[in-house]
Amino acid sequence: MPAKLRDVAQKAGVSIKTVSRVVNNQGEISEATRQRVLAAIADLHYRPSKVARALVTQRSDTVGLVLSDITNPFFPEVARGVLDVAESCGYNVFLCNSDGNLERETRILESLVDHGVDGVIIFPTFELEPVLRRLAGPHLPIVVVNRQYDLPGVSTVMIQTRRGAQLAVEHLIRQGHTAIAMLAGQSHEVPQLERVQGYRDVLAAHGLPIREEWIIGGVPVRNRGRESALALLSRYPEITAIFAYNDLLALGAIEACQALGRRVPEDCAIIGFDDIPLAGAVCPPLTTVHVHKYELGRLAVERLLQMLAQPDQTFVPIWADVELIVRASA
Amino acid sequence: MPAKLRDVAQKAGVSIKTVSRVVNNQGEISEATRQRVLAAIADLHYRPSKVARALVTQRSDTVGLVLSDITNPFFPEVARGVLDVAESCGYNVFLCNSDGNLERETRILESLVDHGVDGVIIFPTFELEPVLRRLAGPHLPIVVVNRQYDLPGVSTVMIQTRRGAQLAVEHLIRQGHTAIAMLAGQSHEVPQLERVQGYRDVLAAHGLPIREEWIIGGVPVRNRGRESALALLSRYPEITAIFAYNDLLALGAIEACQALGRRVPEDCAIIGFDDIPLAGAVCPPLTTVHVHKYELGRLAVERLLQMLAQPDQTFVPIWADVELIVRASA
DNA sequence: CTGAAAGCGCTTACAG
DNA sequence: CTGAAAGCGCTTACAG
Repeated sequence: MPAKLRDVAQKAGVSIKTVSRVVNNQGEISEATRQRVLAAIADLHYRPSKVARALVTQRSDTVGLVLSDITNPFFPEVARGVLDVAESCGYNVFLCNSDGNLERETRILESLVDHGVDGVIIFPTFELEPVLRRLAGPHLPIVVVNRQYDLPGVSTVMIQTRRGAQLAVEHLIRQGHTAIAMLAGQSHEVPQLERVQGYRDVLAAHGLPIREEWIIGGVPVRNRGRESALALLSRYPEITAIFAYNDLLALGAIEACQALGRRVPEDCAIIGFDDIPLAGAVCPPLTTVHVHKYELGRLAVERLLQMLAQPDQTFVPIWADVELIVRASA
Repeated sequence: MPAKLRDVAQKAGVSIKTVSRVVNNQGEISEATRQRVLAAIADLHYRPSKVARALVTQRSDTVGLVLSDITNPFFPEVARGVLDVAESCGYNVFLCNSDGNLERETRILESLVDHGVDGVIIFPTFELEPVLRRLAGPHLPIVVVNRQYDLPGVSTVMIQTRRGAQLAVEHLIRQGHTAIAMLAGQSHEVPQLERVQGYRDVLAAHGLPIREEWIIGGVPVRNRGRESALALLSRYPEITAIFAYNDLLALGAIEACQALGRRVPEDCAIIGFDDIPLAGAVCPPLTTVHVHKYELGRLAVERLLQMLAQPDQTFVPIWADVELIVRASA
């Protein structure tokens, strides 16, 4: 049975309030009684209960991290970033997988507030405005990644997606490519649209025609990338480069080239997005747009912590950096 | 300001105890007042505070998951397994990275009990006996993965490591190899020793000599695998197969072969352990011992939940299955 | 079938 | 510099 404040107080011969004061080192306390209390705490291995404290202070020193799937190679590093700084600031974090399912996102968010988290970081996959409007606020700051909501209590961290897409396509053009297709991914959410827009921007800027048949959507998984690239390359053999929505699609495209006997990058250059751990390990190693994932996680918690410290302030979006990594595939 | 029990009681015109009863549906309640209470709950969007409840019941509906590093490709799937079943049973989980550091493991465990978790699952990297002896017990069940402690309140889930090693080496021998080296990994903890032991077992069983110079240790990372394999293969060109402690080392060994102009598997077969996502994606795709990671996570929480349900019972270790996946490298 | 009281382990004003 | 009282939002015996 763990020791409580009362046990410590009794042992030290003081009131519980005095013990509380030395634990939270607040208020003036005579050095003598302080030492006495400290000794009692050590003797009893006393550790204050965060749940009792949370009930009165309304601060639990916990935050929630909601992402679609920790198994998606994009997320472990992000999670590491948030966990590291959260821990160093005395917070513990609940990890939750939403599977990009609005109903689950909502349920998770509610369970998180039931548990009294101080704030949450979420990578949303859907339109969260109603939920955020209901849940977020001065009592529950929420930082949303890659989507902007102008709502009280919500702040955002954005990835420079469009710029990443531009870097990728510019690289291709610099290599002399003019027939560049895009594996565009699936949803019509901002991050997806931004990549396609970056692609269009750059083609237009270089006076290259935009061929809608060369922009092909689909679930961003490897097999789908393979199929899409196969279809594209068979139908339009003049294509010499492919920019993919993410690395998984790009990997599929490499397989498609191999199946068609097209060398990468000589016959068809391929470029991905995200720079997941796999990207550098396949052959040919993938040229891709690197997202600083650890940094992204770090930025997100830091922002959350700021919101916690200054509940009434509003914050401008943070933009997380992006970088082209040239390896062998393009 | 969220609604409390008292608000609901007031609105429904009953005592808080009655509301509590319908919330936890315990005790007999007349259907009429039940409906009235339910209506008030819905009106007010009432959600019971888990922290208040935790203070009295000593159950927080949270558990801790402590692993060395979520960024290690072995862990995301494990985490997914525990998160999925935990969530389906109404638990939220704290994720913590220990970095295989005893001091951090201890600190994390303590912070977890401060937060009032109902139990924890830990992948230890060190000798945890003193800590477990102090912390674990009927009040705090702990399931330990891959290490056995015969302590009250601790239960274990083991991976069939030795069997996995045996499967790997037997496969090699079946392919006609007799000169088989081992990249043995680093620590001298059980999981490492078991792999080496499996390797020795099989060689001995087939009357093959065990050459200690062919068993070479080192941090289980890719670069180190490359270096070790390079050294091994240069010094002992008669080696025709390498069994690696884990996939990362195996990947490094493949690189070494490429550097030496040895074809894999023709000139040197290579086999790994774990079957991380990378394993199937490199070339040549890695033959390896698959650990059912999601399943492992699932088994661990299920065991924890059992311990929670039956605090005084003792449980025998669970053995998580392992399977040889033959791809191209061996 | 329903309620009043006590208490979970702390902190927050308020006194002295 | 130190303490007694009230209360955070619930549940647990105990009555009726």
